[in-house]
Amino acid sequence: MNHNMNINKEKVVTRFAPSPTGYMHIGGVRTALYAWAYARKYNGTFILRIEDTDKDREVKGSINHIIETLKWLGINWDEGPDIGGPHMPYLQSERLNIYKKYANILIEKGLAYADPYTEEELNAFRKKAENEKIPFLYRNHRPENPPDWDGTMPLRLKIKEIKNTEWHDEVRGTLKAGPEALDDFILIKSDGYPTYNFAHIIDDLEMGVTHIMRADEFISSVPKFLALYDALDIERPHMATLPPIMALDGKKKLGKRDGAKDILEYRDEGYLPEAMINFLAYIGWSPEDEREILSPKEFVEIFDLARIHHSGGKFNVEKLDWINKEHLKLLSIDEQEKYIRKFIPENIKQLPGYTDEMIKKITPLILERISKGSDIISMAGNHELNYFFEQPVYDKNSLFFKSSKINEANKYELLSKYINNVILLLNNISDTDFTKEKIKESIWPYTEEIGRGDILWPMRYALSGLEKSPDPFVLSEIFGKEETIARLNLAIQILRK
RNA sequence: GGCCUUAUCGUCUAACGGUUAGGACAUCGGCUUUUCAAGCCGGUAAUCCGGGUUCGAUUCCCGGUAGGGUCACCA
Repeated sequence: MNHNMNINKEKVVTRFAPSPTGYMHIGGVRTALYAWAYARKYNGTFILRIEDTDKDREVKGSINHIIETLKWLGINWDEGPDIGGPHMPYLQSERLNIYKKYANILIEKGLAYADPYTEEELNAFRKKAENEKIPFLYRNHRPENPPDWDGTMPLRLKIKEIKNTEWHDEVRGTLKAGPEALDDFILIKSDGYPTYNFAHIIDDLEMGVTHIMRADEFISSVPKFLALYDALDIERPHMATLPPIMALDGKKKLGKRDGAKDILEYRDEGYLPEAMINFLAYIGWSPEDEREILSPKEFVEIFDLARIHHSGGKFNVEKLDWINKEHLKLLSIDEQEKYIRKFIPENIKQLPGYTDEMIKKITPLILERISKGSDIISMAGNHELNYFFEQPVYDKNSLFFKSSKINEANKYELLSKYINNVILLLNNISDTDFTKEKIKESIWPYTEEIGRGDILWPMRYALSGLEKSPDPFVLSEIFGKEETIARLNLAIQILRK
């Protein structure tokens, strides 16, 4: 058989293997995204596997939360704990017999042995190394005649050759490590569960994983992994190291302690999943061209391991906000309406003026006022949306333009006269012609005559009750002739009170 | 402390020895203008430092410096 052909035909299998220790933050999601994108690009298989071998750190409900997060983002898997697959089960805690099988192979080969030390003894060794300012290495204390492994003690891999290690990384190229990176690490803990170091290698082998993507904190463990592949005499998968994601303030790697948020919080604040994907894709990878906005589909098409960055990037919310806005613009009208509806709070939905027709009309207006992802939430919270659905409440002095020249004693009367004249002009427009262009056309000469501020400010304020809002022509068209005139008439009533 | 790894505008980045070092976000200015947005146009702003290799270094090599990682019965 042609060897090269065989390599080219290799089916890509990637996996995302989180531990159920809580919510998912930026870093974890990005790892999932790249592994998923790579599998999808090459029509491969993407596996979701849960690494629940640390019972102490496990957080109840995490698995569902992880699944919910991935589903929101549109990162779908072909095999996983919820849907099963040819390599079931996909929870490591249910695969203990598999790990034991491989552990026994290693014991038989003389490449694994029981660790007889107590916690205190081990800590003393560690302390001593620390005081001497040398790295702690268990193999310096390797017991001469270890007892038979009965499952109550940890099982360690016996590193047979202490040497420099060199390997190929799909992103970083040639990586190397000194001999102190090699140590007799624990395969199976005294509680019977395997360590990550052992379990992931066995599972990747069993599940046929071809490409492993993980963050760079694992680089220093790779020599140990390679020693285990060799001990088991199995083929190494391709490895791709992902750059770290740093917190924006400070230089530390972004973690939950640094305020890395649950990704689902972004969903709840109004960020779109495709914006999140776009944003995450660009922390740690960039395309050949200068495109900034990509759909998930486009991302999958052009994603490439070779263009993953070497150095870490910072999480920059301002960029995410911009990307989110760009994706909001790309939505169809229907999707935009759906988005607006989703974030309008229940109390507003109860208002008499809340209709499908009104939502349709105001959607573009609201969208252009959103700059941050969470703006839709704060606009609703600040009552900046209510006036579309109900007559605003305000005080008569608010109707005066800040730099208005109306100072006369009869200023209320004067202003109500202006507004009344506006009403007269509006009445001349037929119902079917009541567009913002026509409205502007008919009122404009009058605003020139009196002063724009003194006509347009009160008009806009009467319609919206807000200092900042869309212009009065746009609002008039949205409300329609009848409602517009009603609101202006109410302003006159208020002025005359 | 050992080992590993990284280094371009404030931020995310492009450049695979030869560019006026490009783009995006942010910022600043202008246009528009009835407020707020949006939109359009434009500006400021970067190769960590020091050696080498080369006709020529952001790019290759070495050394420093700085950041990050790791040295768990966590992943």
